[in-house]
Amino acid sequence: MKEKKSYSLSLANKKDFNNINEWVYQTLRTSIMCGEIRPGVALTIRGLAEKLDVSSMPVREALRRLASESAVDITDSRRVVVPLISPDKFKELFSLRILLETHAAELALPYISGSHIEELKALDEAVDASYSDGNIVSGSLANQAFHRYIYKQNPVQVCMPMIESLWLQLGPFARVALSKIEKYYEYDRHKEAIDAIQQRDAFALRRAIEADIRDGLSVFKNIDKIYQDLKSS
Amino acid sequence: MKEKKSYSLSLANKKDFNNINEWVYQTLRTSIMCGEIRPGVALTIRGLAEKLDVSSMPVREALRRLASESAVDITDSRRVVVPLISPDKFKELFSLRILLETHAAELALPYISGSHIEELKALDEAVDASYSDGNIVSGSLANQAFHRYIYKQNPVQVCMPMIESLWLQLGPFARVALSKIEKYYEYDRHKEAIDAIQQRDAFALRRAIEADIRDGLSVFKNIDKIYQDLKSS
DNA sequence: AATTATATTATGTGATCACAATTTTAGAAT
DNA sequence: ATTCTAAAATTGTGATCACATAATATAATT
Repeated sequence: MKEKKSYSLSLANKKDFNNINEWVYQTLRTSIMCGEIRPGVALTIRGLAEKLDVSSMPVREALRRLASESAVDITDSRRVVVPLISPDKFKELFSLRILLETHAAELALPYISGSHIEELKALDEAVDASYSDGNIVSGSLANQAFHRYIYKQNPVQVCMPMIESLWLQLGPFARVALSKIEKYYEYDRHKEAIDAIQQRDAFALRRAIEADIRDGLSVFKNIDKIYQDLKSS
Repeated sequence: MKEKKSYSLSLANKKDFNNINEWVYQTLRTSIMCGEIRPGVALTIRGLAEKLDVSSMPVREALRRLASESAVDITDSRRVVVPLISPDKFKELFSLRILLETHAAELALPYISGSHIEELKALDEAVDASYSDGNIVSGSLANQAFHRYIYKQNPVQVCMPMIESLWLQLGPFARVALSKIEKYYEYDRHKEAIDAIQQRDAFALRRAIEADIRDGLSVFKNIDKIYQDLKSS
């Protein structure tokens, strides 16, 4: 058996899920989202199965599910790989984030009440706390939790899976790119979003969400150079 | 063995695909899209496997993939069902179609050249031919082919899987709903879209696509009543 | 006759296995 | 040293099986 680089794969206890395949899926998903699995390296079913101490079956199902969310690529030779996306695609993913998330926020607004706003403030504080700790990964996850909490209030859920897919596609590249950037500041427009919600101002909410996403993109200024470096490595 | 209602499942030869699971997926997908599988009836792995003359494995993978595209629901008791979507959700799916497809069309425009326009005209004629034959299913598929051909010209492909997912979610309900409508006229704005493309007018193209989708929605006027009928049956 | 309790059948899930295709390694030839 | 070739190891795929759970049918009770 060959020695392999070990990326920690842990989430919650396997027993907490009624299906093992669901647990495997969630574990791999967060692992990809957080950039623990580097773009380009091939994932093998047996390898993951052994690492997670399950049979190959749940791994296969999880990988196919991730493939249909564009989180992994299945090449012609049937190898599974976390793709390294091009700068063009990266920017397009951000365009779609703006398109879908402003839409989702506006539709969710009528369903957000006082108690939800308290929760949003708490979630926003969690974001700030993570970033001031310098923890990029948990900050990013907390940021997603903030956004998700808004959109989820809409009882008609069609956007959310698509938005999740966008986040998932952006995750790996964003993570490796951020590690190349020596220093950056993480702004967010969560306060403005909360204000807009409290004043029930749909347009202001859209603006806040859009600005928040744009700020997120602006961190990746020299993205083309980063991409070239990553591709050659 | 109990007698079961038989819906024809056929697409292309199983051998034409390098993977059986891919063939199973495509077969089930078109079957759902065309409304051959009625919303609400439970799909069993073994049942489909027997009907398609494959083992349960490729069926399982196909069903999970369809579930992650929201084409089927997996209930708490792990039954797989084509969902009957609510009128609100139906309308929201159309909103998202407009949002994503106008965006996709605009981004694709710079990549559409003369030869593509000839192909588009041919595809449009195929749509008209199907509808004048009164063949709703092939007309709908031809219509999708027309739209897909436009969006696909963009080398950066991120929208297309999402749009396909929207079409897939709309398919079953649209099909059963159409069968309840005694007579309707199928307008389309494909000529206007082609004109806009030839004049390289992005805004006009957006308008044509949006109008085309809205026309499609307008067919379902009494959608709430149809939904009530379907739910009780 | 309706309802509850029990037994039986179906069904989804995860594991294991054989086989073909791919990848990797090792060796040979230039 | 480099390139090409053959052998070995690895890997994805599809099939089959055991087991637990859910759905259905049957029997019993009121």
